[in-house]
Amino acid sequence: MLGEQQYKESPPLGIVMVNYWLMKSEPHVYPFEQLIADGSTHWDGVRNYQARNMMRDDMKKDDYVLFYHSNFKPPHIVGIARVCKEGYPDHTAQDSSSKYFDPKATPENPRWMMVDIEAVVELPNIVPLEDVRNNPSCENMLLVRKGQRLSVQPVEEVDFNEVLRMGGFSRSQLDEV
DNA sequence: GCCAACGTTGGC
DNA sequence: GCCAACGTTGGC
Repeated sequence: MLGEQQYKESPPLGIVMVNYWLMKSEPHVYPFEQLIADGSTHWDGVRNYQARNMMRDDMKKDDYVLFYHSNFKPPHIVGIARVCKEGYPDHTAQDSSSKYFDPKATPENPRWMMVDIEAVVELPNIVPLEDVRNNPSCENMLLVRKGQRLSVQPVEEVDFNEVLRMGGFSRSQLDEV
């Protein structure tokens, strides 16, 4: 099961559980700059069941998100976002004028879900996919696994911190944002 | 623009 | 429940 990074039992008292994710967006559709301008946005249009399940079940408020620009040269991680609203129905599935319309979605069974995310910080330097791929400590990231296409994917904390470091930022700086 | 690697659909 | 055909993702 993807996203298996939570404690199996209750976390120790005083520890706030935060999970880490990576979300892909095509910059010509919705760039990170736009998220900064908007402050927050709903992540509509995901039409993949694995990704939906993670948004519905696993993504929690205050989880951190690596914001990834796909279909761009070079593909890269550009900034950090944070979940600010947990899973709820993606209304675009029931909007016949939307390109994300799904005739099988109904109010009783909305079928597709989304979360809201807010911009946290733009990395001082983008982190190209190739750099992640060439970093041996990142070899377990789903992002660099062959055939992996999920637009929402879980990230281990060590990998999240390493990507921040590669981007000229640090985890301790992030905690102060 | 190509195409590998998936995921989904629908006939049987 | 199988699987061929088709559609999509996304790096290259």
